[in-house]
Amino acid sequence: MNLVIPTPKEFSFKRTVLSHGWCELPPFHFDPQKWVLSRVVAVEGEAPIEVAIAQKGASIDVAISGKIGKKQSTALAQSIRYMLRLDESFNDFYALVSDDPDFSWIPAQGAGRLLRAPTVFEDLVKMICTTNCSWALTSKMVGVLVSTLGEPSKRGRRTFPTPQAMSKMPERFYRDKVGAGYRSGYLKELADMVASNEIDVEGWLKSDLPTSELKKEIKRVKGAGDYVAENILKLLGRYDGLALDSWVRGKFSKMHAKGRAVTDKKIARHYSRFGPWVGLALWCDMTRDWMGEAGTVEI
DNA sequence: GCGTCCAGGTCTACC
DNA sequence: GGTAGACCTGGACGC
Repeated sequence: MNLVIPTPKEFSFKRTVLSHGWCELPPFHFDPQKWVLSRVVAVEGEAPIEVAIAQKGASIDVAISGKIGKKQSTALAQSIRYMLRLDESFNDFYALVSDDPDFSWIPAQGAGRLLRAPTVFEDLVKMICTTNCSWALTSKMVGVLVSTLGEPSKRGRRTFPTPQAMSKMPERFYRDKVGAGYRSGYLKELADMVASNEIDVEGWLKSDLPTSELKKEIKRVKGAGDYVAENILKLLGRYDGLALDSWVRGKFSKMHAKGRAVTDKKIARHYSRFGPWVGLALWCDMTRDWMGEAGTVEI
């Protein structure tokens, strides 16, 4: 069966899927030939469901493995809207950059939506797995988590593990099997805290805290420093952090400083005119060349 | 094949 | 508040 989900006028499926590296990390799978993003999604009261998401005109077409009830299909559609950020308004951001010659391409291409997982927990675990290592190691860590602790769909593909599933495993598992090294204790502690309701990471989505306070809350999680916290904030819809890492610093240096080393303060100054949208403006600038002006893939 | 060096972000201890 | 060293893995490099 299929679901058809209408999208906002300025929405770009391609820019959203390729907004950052998440589409390459399980349980996401991206087929660049067919332009289909697939994954297994946990839906309450059902076995995990495989979905294949593609653009169809002004809508999103979601092919579902098997049949599901109305209640489940409503929940599934909501989950997909969340991942693709279809309910988030970028009008203020687009208005801010539309007259800027270096940034007016963003509204023109419908860029700015950063793909996210169905849960904050999944995004947070993955973000910790990106720290202080290569992308290959991140892929390996996430791949092992999904393949060993994820719940299988009827076809055998797996979800991202729940906090409870991760909490049941000893720290040794993360060290020996996942290859998480010194991050093992962080992953175990995070899973324990979420599974025991000691921390409500999903609640961050509706938090009334100012961003600076919410950032402190996120940094209470061991393994989450400025980089992790500011990236998670972006996925929560708060873009006033830069989330600088070595790749961004290097890319900024090539794009704006002829390859010379630049300070973080200089990077911050470069985008300061974008105020609360500074982090999104930076990320769009850094990833502008991931696709051509006409929306063709160039990576 | 083996050993060494380095990159990557965060934590802890210390000043 | 700022800084140094440790943490762990994989890739690059030299022998």
